[in-house]
Amino acid sequence: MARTKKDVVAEFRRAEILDAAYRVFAERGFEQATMAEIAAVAGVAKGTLYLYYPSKQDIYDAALRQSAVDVDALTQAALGRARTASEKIQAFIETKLRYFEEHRDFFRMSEREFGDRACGRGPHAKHLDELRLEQVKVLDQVLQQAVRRKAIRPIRTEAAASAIFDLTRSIVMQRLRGARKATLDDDIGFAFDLTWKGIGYR
Amino acid sequence: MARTKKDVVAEFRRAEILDAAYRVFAERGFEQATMAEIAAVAGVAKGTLYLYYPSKQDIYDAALRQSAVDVDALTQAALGRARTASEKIQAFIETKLRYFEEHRDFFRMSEREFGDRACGRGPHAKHLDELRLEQVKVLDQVLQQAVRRKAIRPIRTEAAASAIFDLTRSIVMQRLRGARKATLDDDIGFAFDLTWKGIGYR
Amino acid sequence: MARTKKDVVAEFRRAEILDAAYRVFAERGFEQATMAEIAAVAGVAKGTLYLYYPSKQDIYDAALRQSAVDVDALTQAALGRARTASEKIQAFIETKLRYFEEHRDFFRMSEREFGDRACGRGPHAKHLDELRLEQVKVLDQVLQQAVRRKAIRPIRTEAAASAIFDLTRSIVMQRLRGARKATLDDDIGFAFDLTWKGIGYR
Amino acid sequence: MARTKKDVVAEFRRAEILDAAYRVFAERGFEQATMAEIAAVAGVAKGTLYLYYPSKQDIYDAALRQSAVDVDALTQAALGRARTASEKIQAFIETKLRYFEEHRDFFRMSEREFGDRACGRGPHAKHLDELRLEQVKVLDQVLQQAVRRKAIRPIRTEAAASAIFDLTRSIVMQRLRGARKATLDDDIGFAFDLTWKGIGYR
DNA sequence: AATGAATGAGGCTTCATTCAT
DNA sequence: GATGAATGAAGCCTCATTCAT
Repeated sequence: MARTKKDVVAEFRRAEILDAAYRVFAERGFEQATMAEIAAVAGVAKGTLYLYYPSKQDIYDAALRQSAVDVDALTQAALGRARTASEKIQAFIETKLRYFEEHRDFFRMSEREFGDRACGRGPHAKHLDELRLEQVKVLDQVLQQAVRRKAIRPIRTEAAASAIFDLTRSIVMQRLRGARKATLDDDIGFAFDLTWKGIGYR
Repeated sequence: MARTKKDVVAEFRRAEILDAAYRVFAERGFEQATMAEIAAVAGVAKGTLYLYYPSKQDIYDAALRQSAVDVDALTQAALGRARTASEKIQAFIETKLRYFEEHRDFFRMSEREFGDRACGRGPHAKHLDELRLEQVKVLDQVLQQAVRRKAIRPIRTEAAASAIFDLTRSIVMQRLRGARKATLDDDIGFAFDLTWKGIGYR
Repeated sequence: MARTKKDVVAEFRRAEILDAAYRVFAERGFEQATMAEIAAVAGVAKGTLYLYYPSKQDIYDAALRQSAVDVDALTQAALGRARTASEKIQAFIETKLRYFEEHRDFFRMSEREFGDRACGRGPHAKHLDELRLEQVKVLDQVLQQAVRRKAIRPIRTEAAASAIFDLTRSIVMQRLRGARKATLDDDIGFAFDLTWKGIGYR
Repeated sequence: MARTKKDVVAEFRRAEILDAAYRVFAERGFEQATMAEIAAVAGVAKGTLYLYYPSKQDIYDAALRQSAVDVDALTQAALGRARTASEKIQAFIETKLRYFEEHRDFFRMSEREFGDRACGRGPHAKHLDELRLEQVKVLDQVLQQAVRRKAIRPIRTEAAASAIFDLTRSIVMQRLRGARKATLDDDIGFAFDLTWKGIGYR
């Protein structure tokens, strides 16, 4: 169809802009990022950005949400394929580590955002928070079931789910920092091992 | 001495300003915070801020560093008092949870900063990073010694130290969010238990 | 002829655009009106406007002039049909009141324009001014003749012509405002009566 | 008092800015006027404008209202001093003509505004409208009383009040245009004569 | 001929910093 | 030492106009 062609171009532009926005927001943060730079990176004029998104904030939100939804979907899928609790936890850790290894800009953006929102106040991106909650909740359910089946100790599952979530973030951040020399697989194994066994003997 | 009196007043002003800055930066983040608001909260005129600090960035850095140094000193002291590895780890967790319970503004500021710096690039506050490293290093040494003494399993101690550090952050953040209904002592116990034993049986 | 057909279509488009422009300019004023809105109201694409008029300013001028010419022609015709001075003055008032009753958008546009041009400086629409002068001049001639024929008092005719012109505007504006509950005929009668007899006894 | 000095300077600045704003708004109209130009004319930096007024719109409103209030006060005072109806009407016309002779910029601004608001829609300056109503109302009361006392014919007083108001505007505008060679006193006389006696004999 | 995506100049506003008092 | 009025650079966003399709 004639329509389709235009739509394709338009979608392409939207994606280009979003991609540029990722990079700039990840590099500079929301406030320091300028529409001028995003436009330059996207290879379009400033005004063009506004043909695709109504405001800087909206680009930011869209950029953030896009990957948040992606990673969430991947995680859910991976958990679905895993059978036992330990497999599921491993799948969770692995999925996120692999995803962020490929999408560093998104990780940087969301870390900033978590920081910015520092405990829930930030003005933007409720969705990020919701998606975090979503992920924690999924993990929580995995843990609850595992407790019922005596696969793991009877612990405060929601708190533990958060801990696993943040441990994963912690490892990604160290990898991004370059502080981690281990292979990705080693880090996955390490994170799971630590989670599952703790650090103490027995 | 005449000098001393002035110095005392000057120090007092610096502290007042820093205290105001904390609150404002924690509430708004670096970019959204304005010198006008800091001055208002501090009860001085805008120009006065520049008599004590050369720039907004410097106030920010000073505010950040002050507490980072405080919490570091407290942590080191607490670790010094503890004897066994498990006591030391517990002391680490407890010190930080208690400190941040009292200094929420500092926690917010540093979370933002970690996010902002997203993996080491930020322009500000190298010191925060150094202090983080310092804390992780101290923990690392505790763990290394514990491994040598067979108090804990032979694990990658530095990675584990980071994990403990971030687990602690994770819990503080949830407490700030109000998502945590447990008492502070319960959370300390939970964090240590999780760290020490992991979530698996045995 | 093949040509004629195209011309007809083209003329039709021009008229459609002008009509849309009226409404938008009257509603929003020159600066607040956007080419986008005019295009939308006209039911064409933005680019199309530029096929028929070289610029926003030109559309504005054309819109303004169109009706100005119309009203002028109507006025002249009406004055031509009237015989005595009092009939002519009445015809003048009546023609304009009736015309603007039907073409409120034009009245609004020209009021804005008179205001904008505030005393002759505005960058647009010299023509409006010329047409105003034209109308005042015609009235002036009516009054001059009437003075010569002793139909009216010997007064400064040009100033009186302006006064009659503006009294008419004044009444139209009040009608548009809805402040006037009188019928159109009453208002015509009132305006003429006031002009002719003044407010004093005798 | 120490305070007074600053206050005086501040008031002076406000007045300077308002004065510059008058000129620029009168010259260009609201939309075409730029803060940059107002600042330049006022001899201050752009940012300084915002120390005295919160926005462009507010400067505009303040400029408009200031003189509107002035002229209203003058008019009321003049009417108060006059005794008979004819004196009052003459006083009304004279006050406004004299005021606007001195404050051409205000007249231009308000003409634009009347135009812009074209029949009550404009987004700004309700006050101008209210002040117009106020003036018309005062005149209306003068006329009503005159009718009761048989000083003038029994006419629709409110409509006549509007007519006098607009006749005055009409003459001011012609004077500003330079189209009027008569002296101010002649114009005052002319306007009153026309109002009082109309143009017809007897 | 018609379209509408793309452009980029230009406007309002904010705010860190300076400096005369 | 303290003040806060003044500055002006810089950012977001709008919209008239162009031009490839």
